[in-house]
Amino acid sequence: MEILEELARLFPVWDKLSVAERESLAAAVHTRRFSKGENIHGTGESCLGFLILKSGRLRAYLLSDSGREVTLYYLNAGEMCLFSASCMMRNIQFDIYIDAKEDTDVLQIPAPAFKNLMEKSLPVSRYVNDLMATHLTDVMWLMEQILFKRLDERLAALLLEDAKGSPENAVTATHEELAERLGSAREAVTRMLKYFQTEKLVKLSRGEIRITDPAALSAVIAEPRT
Amino acid sequence: MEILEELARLFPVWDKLSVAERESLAAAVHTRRFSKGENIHGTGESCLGFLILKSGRLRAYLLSDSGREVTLYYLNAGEMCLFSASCMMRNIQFDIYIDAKEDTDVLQIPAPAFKNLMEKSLPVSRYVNDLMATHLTDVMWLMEQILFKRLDERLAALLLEDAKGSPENAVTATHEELAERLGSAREAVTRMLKYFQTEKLVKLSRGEIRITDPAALSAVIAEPRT
DNA sequence: CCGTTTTCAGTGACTTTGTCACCGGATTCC
DNA sequence: GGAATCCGGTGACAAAGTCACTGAAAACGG
Repeated sequence: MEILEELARLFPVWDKLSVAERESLAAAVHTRRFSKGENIHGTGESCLGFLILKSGRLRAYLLSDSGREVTLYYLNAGEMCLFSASCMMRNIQFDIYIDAKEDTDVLQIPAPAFKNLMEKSLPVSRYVNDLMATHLTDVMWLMEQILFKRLDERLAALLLEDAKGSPENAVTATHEELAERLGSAREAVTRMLKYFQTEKLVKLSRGEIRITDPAALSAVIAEPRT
Repeated sequence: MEILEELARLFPVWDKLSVAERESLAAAVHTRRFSKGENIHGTGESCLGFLILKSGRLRAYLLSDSGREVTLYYLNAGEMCLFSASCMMRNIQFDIYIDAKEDTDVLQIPAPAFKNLMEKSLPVSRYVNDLMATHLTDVMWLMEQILFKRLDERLAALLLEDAKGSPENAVTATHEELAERLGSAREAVTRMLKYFQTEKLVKLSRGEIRITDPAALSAVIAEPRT
């Protein structure tokens, strides 16, 4: 079976499961595809369960009453989506939204099957623990950034981080995407980028920011703009 | 043994442990007292392990480079302190600080013993999972508040919440404590309280805020100050 | 291909909140 | 009964969010 092979390859604790557990898991798992832009968690009451990304990209974010969005993290191929299964954990009581940033193929383990596994299998419980700790770390990091760092520092750090591995030293993103990842406002990012441009740190064009002076941009992080 | 009785009474999954697990836990656990104001986690490299509060009160907070503090949550008698054991979880990589707000007596399960238990016992792993989810929920809630709500709303909500159960409808706290719980600045809280006072919503005195018009204060939450 | 719609960036005016530098009065501690 | 510390208050300022609107660039739909 194709799907079992994928499960064995992608589910990190597969090799720690008993034969019976593997069988019940195999019986429950199935594949699913989400289209780019589709909301997969948050608005409806549907409880997808645990997702394993075969390909594509998901975005998890907070949404305010007034419609402001703050990105918490992205999930890429090979990663696990835990909070699509949050409905089965009574201690998780916040509203998180998850969209597909690209067309995304997943292995889906429905909530009942995953819940059962989580309650019966120590390796799975420990793995969920690891995931939870990782997400908590992500959120705490973002919180520290928002509370304690200035926008110029954070934006500079984000640009440098994102430009890594890009041949042109460029970041492909709209100001709005950057603002959401920074927990800031689009206009504030636009203005800060303009300022960076006047200082010859970056070159702006629609949908792209090219870093022209990485060293000076790094200096912004250490020594915020005067 | 006095201490074993306490452990059985206070440790939530005691009755789900095997005899061997109870014995190794009993051999490792001991009592400890922290004095009011003492820092118990964050600065040093000490790794206390898992703490069960017999009495007193702990405060967990973030600390910025410049010394600003933001309170994440309090722990009261009967509650568990997980992050004093964070050193043994490699996926937890943020700096959290914990102080004793009052003289506090705890049962301490040193990190090695607790780690072993967490890795071997499904009930313990599941319980740690619950704790982690609870803290994640706390942090997400705070983050939403900070990102999406105005200070007047948050302060009004905090005052009303804290005054619950007080006969005088009063909150005993300094402006600084309130500011830290709101992730805000002391001066901003002082000014907002002053404003509330001019609007006859509260009456201020040193270390205490008496709510004189709870209904109007509730209205601030629904309809932020004009 | 062209016109329409949507997305993206830019900007000014204003509000909210955080920061810095003080001050003075209350409380606590020798 | 002083000295030190804590707490609250305040003005001036800076950073960043909000609101309202603009025009240009891309995407879409016949």
